[in-house]
Amino acid sequence: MTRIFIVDDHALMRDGIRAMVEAGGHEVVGVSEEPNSALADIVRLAPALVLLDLHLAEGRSGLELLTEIRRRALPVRTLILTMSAQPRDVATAVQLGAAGYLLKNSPRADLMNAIDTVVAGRRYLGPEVGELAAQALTSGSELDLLRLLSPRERQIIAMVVRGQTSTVIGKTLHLSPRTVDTYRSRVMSKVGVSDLASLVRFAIRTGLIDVDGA
Amino acid sequence: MTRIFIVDDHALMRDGIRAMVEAGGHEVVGVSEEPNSALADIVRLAPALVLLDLHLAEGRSGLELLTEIRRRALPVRTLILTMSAQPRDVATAVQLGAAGYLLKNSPRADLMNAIDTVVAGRRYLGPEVGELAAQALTSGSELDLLRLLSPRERQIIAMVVRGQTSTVIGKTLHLSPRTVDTYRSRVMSKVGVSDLASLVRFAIRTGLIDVDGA
DNA sequence: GTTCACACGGGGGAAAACCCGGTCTTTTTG
DNA sequence: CAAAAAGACCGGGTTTTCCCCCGTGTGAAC
Repeated sequence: MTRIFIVDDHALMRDGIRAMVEAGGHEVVGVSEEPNSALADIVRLAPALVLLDLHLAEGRSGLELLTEIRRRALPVRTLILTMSAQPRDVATAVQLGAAGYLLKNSPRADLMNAIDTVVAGRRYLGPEVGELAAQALTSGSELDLLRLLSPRERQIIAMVVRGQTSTVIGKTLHLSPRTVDTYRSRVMSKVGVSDLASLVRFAIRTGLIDVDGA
Repeated sequence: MTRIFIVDDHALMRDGIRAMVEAGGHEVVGVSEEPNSALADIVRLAPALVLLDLHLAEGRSGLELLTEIRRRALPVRTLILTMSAQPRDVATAVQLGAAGYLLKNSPRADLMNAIDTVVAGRRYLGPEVGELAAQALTSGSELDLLRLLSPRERQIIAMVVRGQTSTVIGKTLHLSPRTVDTYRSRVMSKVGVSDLASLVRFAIRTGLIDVDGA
């Protein structure tokens, strides 16, 4: 009988998960659809386990909640339950202290298994997730490269690969266009590309932006 | 009391939807997680309504099932229930005869509303979906834009978005760099972008190249 | 047979990217 | 503490992109 808190922005999915874990003999002490109120509820209700979707509404990421949980060292285990099959998400979540990672299209038995394993203090990665983690390690060079950039560099390069010119970026950031140029050049040298097109593809691969520019 | 068939590759989501529609007084006559067996079941069970997710496992698309249903003129209504907020998906689904389109993060009441509306023979588009449909109409299909380019334009632009400069492209194609410039400009104007970064993202979205540059 | 549309090839010039260099400050480290 | 490393910021000069213009050939429309 585990006290569980669910964070997911899909009402139907919340119902499905709730039905599953209650049928499995656990107690759902609360649900939330966005990270802000979720954090307060988790502190107040003190669940033993949080089931967390990574991609929440309005660009809010479950990773923020994960970061807060870790920063405050809350005595709660976290199990990521998401559709995302991005190696980058797996890597980031695990590094932020997630105890488990399961895809939403997993069979019912896997979820119960994952809950038991995680609550018992061990780590649980879904069958397909191991492969994703492996990818994150092999192509991990790229994710490390992204982490190797300073926040300022990531911020500016995100604007660059969305198509903004140095002049425009400089204006919104109160910088000389030349400074923006320098950031672009240095980042390209850091990540090992030598043209804008390759930089855009790098940004998409690592999740800095997506193909729609968001 | 409507006979409903559910096609969704997420076990948890199937449970959630099933609980919802049964609580709403309908009957779930069957579920399926992939289009192939689903079609046979739908013919056999003759539901009045199919709830269909577009993005199924293994690259199988709910659009294939939708196509089959339409081709055979099966006496069943279809309601798309998906996470996809892509204008292209909305447009394609509606053109393939979907009677309704609802996002999975819609409130419970909307789902019941959509079911009633669709079964009554009318069309139902979720609140956010209307906006998506409008986008699909105004921006048109990006794939059409790609087809609108001449072979030569596609060839050259594929090299451009891989990061090659006009000089290099001109050398391999025995053209003046200026001519390559002209192709780049003309294509950008045709597809409606005004910078290289956006052109690269367009090329990736339409499949001209992939994120790895291949 | 002329007009119209369009793929194709190119030029000139303004703008941007790109590569070299630098100063100043903060953080890390021996 | 002092040295070193890393980050934020900027300028000059070259290359490339980007946007306006131009003409040719081809094929379909009237």
